[in-house]
Amino acid sequence: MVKSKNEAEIAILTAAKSIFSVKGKDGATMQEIANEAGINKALLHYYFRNKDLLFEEVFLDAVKKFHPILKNAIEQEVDLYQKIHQICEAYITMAIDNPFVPVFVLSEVNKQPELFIQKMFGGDLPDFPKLAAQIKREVSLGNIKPIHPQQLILNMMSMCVFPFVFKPIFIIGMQADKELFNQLMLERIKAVPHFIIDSIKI
Amino acid sequence: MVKSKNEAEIAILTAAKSIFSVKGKDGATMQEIANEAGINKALLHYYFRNKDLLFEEVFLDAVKKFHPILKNAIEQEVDLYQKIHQICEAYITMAIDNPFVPVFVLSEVNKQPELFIQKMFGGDLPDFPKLAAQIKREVSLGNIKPIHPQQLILNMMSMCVFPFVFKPIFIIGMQADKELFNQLMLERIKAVPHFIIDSIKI
DNA sequence: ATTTAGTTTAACCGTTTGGTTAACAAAAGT
DNA sequence: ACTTTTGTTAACCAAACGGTTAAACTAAAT
Repeated sequence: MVKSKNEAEIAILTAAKSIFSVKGKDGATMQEIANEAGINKALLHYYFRNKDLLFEEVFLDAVKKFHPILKNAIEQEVDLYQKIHQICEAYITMAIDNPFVPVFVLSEVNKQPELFIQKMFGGDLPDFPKLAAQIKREVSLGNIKPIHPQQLILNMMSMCVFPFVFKPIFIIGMQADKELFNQLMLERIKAVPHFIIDSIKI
Repeated sequence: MVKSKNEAEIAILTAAKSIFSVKGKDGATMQEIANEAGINKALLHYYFRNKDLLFEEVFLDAVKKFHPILKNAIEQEVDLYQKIHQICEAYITMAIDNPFVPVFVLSEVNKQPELFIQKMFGGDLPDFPKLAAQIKREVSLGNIKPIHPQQLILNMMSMCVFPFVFKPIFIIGMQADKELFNQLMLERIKAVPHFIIDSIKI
């Protein structure tokens, strides 16, 4: 069964993405990925020299896509309310389109934080301190209620990302199904910013 | 070097907890745990027959402690605002005292959701639907702003738990340190309920 | 037609890993 | 005193795993 150019490589990346995302880097095996991709295990090593490189490829492929979007949303020079809308939309939309990324990132980042963040952002993290400064300014101008900027940022990030790692528990605990979950996530693109702004507006 | 009764067992559990929590079930090795515990690898299998059982023991030990507290906080028959305070306090306090549990649970639950939740709650999940009903009632009575109960619950859970899995990214991204992080978490016991109530109160 | 370069596979290899065995030491029970 | 139970270890084993090799197949280039 000869595949046309690149077909095997794509099959590998797809399989690896799907398996790494549920089993993690350590839980997945090369054999398993090869099976899922419908190719021989040696071909994995032909295209991607070893497990680490395959993992990095899959991971960076997933992460680098939305990194500029998030960075842009966080650093843009706009009104705070508008910025909250943009950040939430960026994060939630990203997570809807790549639901495995959050659980992926949060599982691995807790194993080797510095190394992982280095690979993920390459010293180019979104400028959270700048966002914190903007919030602080709005508070001192009396435009929003007093709140610690870092708490507000944590709240926002939490509400955007957490549901996607919490999904299995939520579905079982709420006796919901995937369709309802997806619908709720779509609603959250608007609902989360409104919830935040309702809380901080004077 | 003979240890007094139970000493080895405790050393094993402590070591396993610490290693499982950062490396996950698959990333950790029995040898590693034995070394950390300062005992022979065979002794692991003497006390805990195999890796799965050791993991389960460690995990249940961590989880079962606070399960009744959470369940109680969620199902208690009190005023909604009071209940929000209780739930947030229960979750955040638990996470402060056992910071490894959230990352632990969320990493593993996404691998085998049903099985894991079964082991975790044993068919005795907190009654989230009941909480949802209470929220719905308050909305229809006009006591709080209109909001989908499930969204409110997601928001609350997110803000309580997420910071603990997000910690490494937050510390690096915010140029913070562990002390600041811990202080922020203590503040959140009160800050999160206030943030929520500010958002939903009329 | 033959070479050449790229692709794919089966079989193999060395290590690591989870787990076992058998022997030994200490305590407890008689 | 001695037997049994419990705790502990070093050495070992089989399986799984990541990775390699060498050969076969394909298709385009010469």
